[in-house]
This record gives sequence, structure tokens and C-alpha cells, in this order.
Amino acid sequence: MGHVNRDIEKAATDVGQQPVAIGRQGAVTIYDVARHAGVSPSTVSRALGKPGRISARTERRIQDAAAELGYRANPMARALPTGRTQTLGLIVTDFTNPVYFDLVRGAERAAAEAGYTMVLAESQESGAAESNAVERVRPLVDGFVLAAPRLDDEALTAIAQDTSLVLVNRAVTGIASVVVDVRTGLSAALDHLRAHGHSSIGYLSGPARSWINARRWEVLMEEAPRRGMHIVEIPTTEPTLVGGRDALPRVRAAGVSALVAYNDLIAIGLLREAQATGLDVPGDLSIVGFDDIFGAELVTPELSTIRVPLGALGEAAIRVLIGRVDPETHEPAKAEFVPRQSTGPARSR
Amino acid sequence: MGHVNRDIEKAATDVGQQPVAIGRQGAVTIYDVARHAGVSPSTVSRALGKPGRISARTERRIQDAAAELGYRANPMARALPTGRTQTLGLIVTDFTNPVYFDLVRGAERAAAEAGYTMVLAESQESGAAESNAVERVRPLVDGFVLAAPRLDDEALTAIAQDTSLVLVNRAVTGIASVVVDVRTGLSAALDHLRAHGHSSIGYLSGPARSWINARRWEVLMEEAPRRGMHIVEIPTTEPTLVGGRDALPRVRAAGVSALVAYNDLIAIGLLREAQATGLDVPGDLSIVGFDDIFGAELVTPELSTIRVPLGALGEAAIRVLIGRVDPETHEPAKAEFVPRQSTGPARSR
DNA sequence: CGACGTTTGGCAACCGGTTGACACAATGCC
DNA sequence: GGCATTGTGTCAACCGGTTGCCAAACGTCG
Repeated sequence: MGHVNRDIEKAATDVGQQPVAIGRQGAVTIYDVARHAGVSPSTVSRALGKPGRISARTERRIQDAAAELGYRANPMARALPTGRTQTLGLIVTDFTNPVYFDLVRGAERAAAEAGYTMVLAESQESGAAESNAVERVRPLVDGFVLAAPRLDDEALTAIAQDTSLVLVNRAVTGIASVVVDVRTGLSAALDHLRAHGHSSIGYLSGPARSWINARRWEVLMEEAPRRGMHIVEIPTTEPTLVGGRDALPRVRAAGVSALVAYNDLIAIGLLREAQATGLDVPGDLSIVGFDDIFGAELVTPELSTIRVPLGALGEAAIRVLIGRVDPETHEPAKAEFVPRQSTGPARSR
Repeated sequence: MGHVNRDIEKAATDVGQQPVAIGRQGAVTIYDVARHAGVSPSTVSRALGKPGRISARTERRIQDAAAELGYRANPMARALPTGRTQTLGLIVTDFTNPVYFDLVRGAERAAAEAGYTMVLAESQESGAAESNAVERVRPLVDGFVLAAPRLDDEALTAIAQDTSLVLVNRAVTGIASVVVDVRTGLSAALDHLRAHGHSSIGYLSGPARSWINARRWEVLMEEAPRRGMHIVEIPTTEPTLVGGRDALPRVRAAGVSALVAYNDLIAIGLLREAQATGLDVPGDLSIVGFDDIFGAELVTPELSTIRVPLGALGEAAIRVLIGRVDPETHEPAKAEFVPRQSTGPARSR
């Protein structure tokens, strides 16, 4: 295939004019190393990949040659016969949602540490886009992580059929997943609210198709009555600042004195809208967020929230994916209530 | 190599026990399509890749066969002879810095639109880690984007030698880059401050090795004197909330009434620390941030800032990288001053 | 000193595509 | 009808690794 090479070289000389994407051309191959060390290519492959298979002396000589020439294996060429690419995928619903910053970072850290590279895609909160992203990423990776997937159980099971898959904050039988135990955090938040005299609280819910939303509501439904508190679900239009803002009329109508939100964005949106209409937080309304994203501490009053260890979650997902951790025995991380200033005693009106 | 396949199948049946990362095994190849359509594999390759080279009738037949079998080209196998992987890299200094959310999103959008996949890496604000990330990503991609690189010009030039590279917010002669024109935004901010009676302002600077930091300072040094304002550089320890917080003593010592910060994180850190020590913002101190990240609007008072179109910047970087846009003729995006509540008249003390 | 077992290294096939060169029509022209 | 021309499809080599199998070299022991 002298031809391909010629084309590539031609493209290379054109660069500077236009940054056409071209592969690195002059790369050192095992053939170069083999020639340099006076052995056959297969011996090089084994020396570098199978410790012990080759005599120590030859192995040493080959390693020296490789180092001298600056040899780096071509991952693509390796992937072809082995089927492993040493890359992992991560698909999130929305990059600009701060929840994912730490998740992405945790995942990237764990992957890099284990010698994997991350490829990233966004699914825009839509099942169709998610399906698309999955198909684009799938052939490239050894497996991937789906954060808060919007696809239904059936579709996910089909995907897991021939690609390894780990879900974050979603449980589907037969598919590995990492979830956070929200009960301790929610219980602590409820105790805190009750101690401040709140007996009737609202839950500003998240997307209807979100598993984690259902889970949070479920736990609240168990834990609130147990404490003799009333709880009511107040739907939001979207899990964002706007969704929180738009929910204020419904919150006032519901007549609750304290709220737990599906996430911090909703909580902050509501908090700011409440203030804008003259309500005092926490005097008139106590608000508890969820996730402890960047920004929760920046609002005034600072947002009380249930912290989810997102970085650890991302890391755990990758560890499970590459088989370092057994998802069965792995203890789920626990969410933790972080009281700040947006919760306090109910003011008698 | 029947052996490899056997191994893979064996691994596949083991799944469920342990999610070992395995390639998709049963994938449809051009050989399957060729057999199904009654032509040779090379004809399939051409029918799918080179429109016109094959007669319309056969092309149609092959496309039908491909669709029926659900054929998807193996990107790895394609990358080997062509040298193009259809993936692009993006390396940022710090994932948890909100500046990058929009940048990443813009880049991912543009890449997905053009049929590319993004791989992501973090360089931890360190030249060594950056170099590492570059080497890990390089063999995998057709080119990559380096956001705010910490490497020196020489190293960058060496990299650009045999991989296409686009820099964000950094100019190095001979390397394509996308930058934001900060002059209009900074000028507007200075005008705004002068109109409020500020005549002596400080610049809370960013990392010493950051090109964009130098650029911002340079423009301030030109524009402030032109308006008859004094300007002084106040160094920070790191471009984060903590760095801003720690800078307060130096700010007080400098005796300025208004500040422009290298980024919003520093600005917010300072703002909160100032309030914590009893200072009024903007009464005692006017603060202007940079970037307009998520969170700038959440603090009280809301942060006045110079908005940088980060999403557009990420998109532009990718477009330049894949040759859709000529970096020469491409008009740089302009930063824009967004007055909010953290700037106001200097209170007479 | 020869039979035998164990290392050690090389050969060649293969992963799944791409593409130059070529053979074999089918067509056009004189 | 013969010849050049154009169109269409196939052959085979190649990208850069991995690995089953085999042969040569080596060491051991009776």
C-alpha cells in the first residue's frame, strides 16, 4: 500500500495551508525495533507484551532498542486482532449540568490510572440522542458508563448484551451499576427539618423517566411518615434553574414550609425566585438541595443540600467496568446531609 | 488466529460474573455484506465509501445488504490503512473549572456534527501531566485541541510537527489557534468603572505561565492609562476560589477601589472573603470577573463579569481543526462586559 | 555420547478494512 | 468488424500489531 503512504505524505506537506487531520506518519513500529535489535517482529511483540516468554537477555536488548527508537505501540493496530481498544466511553445527559463535572473527573482519573483513555458524549436528555451517542461510541470502546440513562430497561439490556456497560444512578436487573445510597442523607435532612419545626414538606421532583428521581421520592415517602411528617410531590418542568423558578407558584399553593429538591439546580432556581418575590429563606421557606454541586455554597443564603460523592461515583463506575471491583460486594457510597443556611426554623406567620 | 476469537467468545460467556471489557464480537464485516450481496469485499468497500465508482445498481444492492445485516464499519480497521480515526482529542487543564463546561460542550457538539468522536483528558495545570495526556491521546486521534496549554512554545511546536493541533486562548506562531478578543470587553468594563468614579484599579492575575493571563494584563496596561486610570497587578496563588480568597490582604494593602480578576473563580473567592470580613461589595470594593461561568449570577451581589463565548470558542476550535474554517480569515469572537451588581459607585470613606 | 525434555525465537495467518493495478466487459467510432 | 475507450468489479498487498504452531538450540541425565 505504498499508495496510502504517498497520499498521507502529500497531505502532510500541504499542512500549514490547512490543518487537515492526518495520522502521525513517521511512527516507529515493531518492525523497526525488530530490525534494530536483530530479532523478528513477533519476538518484539512478545518481549513487550508477555514478560517471561522471552529470555531475559533478549528481552532487555529489545526494550533498549524500543526505548532508543521511542517506540509506542499503535493502539489501533493492537485493537484489531485483540478486540480491545483500551478506551472507555462515558455518556452523560448534559455537560453543562455541574453535577457531571466531578463525575467526569472521577471517571477520567480512574481510567487514566488504569491505562485507559476516555471518550465522551452527551445525550441531551433525550432517548434518541442517547441511543445515537451509544452507537457512535460503542465500536470504539471496550465498554462504557451511562450516567442517568433515559433509555428504557429493554434498550439498555439489549446494549449490555454485547458491550460491557455500567449504569450510574440507575438499577436494571442484569446490568452492573453504581448507585448512591440516599437514605442516610435524606433521613438526616428530614430530622434536621423536623427539629426546626417543619411538619409538612414538599418534594420538587425531577424528570419523570429518571430512575434516581423515583428512588428519591420513594425513600422520602417511607421516611417522612415514619417521622410523622406530611410530604407532597410538586412537579417541575425541567431539572434546571428555570424549572425551579417556575415551580414557585405551585410551592406557594401547596402551603408547605420546607422543600427537598431533586437537585441543586432546581433548589437554587426556586431559592432565587422566592427571594425575588419577597419571601425570606429560610424564614418563610426552608430549602434543601441535592448533589452539592459547585455553586451550592455560592448562593445567599448558602444552600443546605444532600451531598452525593460524585467523584467517587465516577471512579467506582470505571473500576466496576474494568473489573477491578465486584459490583455485588461493593458497598454503595452514602449521600450525606450538609446543613447550611437555606434551612432553619419555620417562622410563625 | 482462530485462537483470539475463541478466547473472546469464552470471555463473553463469562460475563455477568465479571464485566470484563471485551470488544463486540459478533460484528458484521464487509465480508458478510459481500457474501450476502454476491460481490467481492473490495466492491463493498468502494460502494460504501466512493460514490460513483460502482454502478448504481450494484451500489444499491450492496447498500440494501448492508442495511439488512446492520453493518457498521469497524473504525479501528479503517484507521489502520488510512491513518484517520475520526476522533479528536480535547485536553483541558481542570475539569472542575466551570470554564470548561461550555467549552467541552461546544467542542463535542461541533465534533459530533461532523461525524467525529471526542476523547477527553485533563492536564492538572501541570506541564508534565499535560505532556503525558498529549502522548496518551495522540496516537488515537486525527488531531486535538489544547485549551490554555501550560507547555512552552517549543514543546507545542514539536507536537504540532506531526499531529494537527489547535490551541485555545494561546497564540504560538506557526500553530493554529482560536482566541477571544478581550479588548472590547475590558474597555467596556473600564469605562463602566470610571463612570462610577474608580480611578485606581487592581488586576488579580492568573497563572504566570498562562498566555491568556499575560494578554489580559497587557490590554489592561494599554487601556487603563489611556483613560487616566491607575492599574496595579496583584498576584494570586492559584486561579481558584481559594486563590481569590487568599488575595484579600494584598487587595486591601493595595488600596484600590475596584478590581478586575483573571477569572470568575478568583473574583467570587475574593468577593465572599471580602464580605466575610465585613466589607461591602460594591460599596467598598467593586469586582469584575472574567468568563461568566455558571455561578457568576448566583452569588450575592451578582458578579459583574466579562463574558467569553466559551461554547462558540470550543466549536470554533474543532472547526479549525477539521479544516472547516480557515483560522486566518476567521474573525475572533469578542468578549463582552456584563454589568451586574458587584460593581458600583465608589463609596466615599 | 546419545536420547530426551525444555527453552527460545521465527514463520505465517489473521483482525477488517482500503486501494493500485489489472482483467474483462460494454460501448463508441471509423 | 476491428480497435480504442470507458466503465465495472476483482485480486492481492498492505496498515501494525498478536499468537498458534513448529523448529532449532540448549541443557540434562543415564
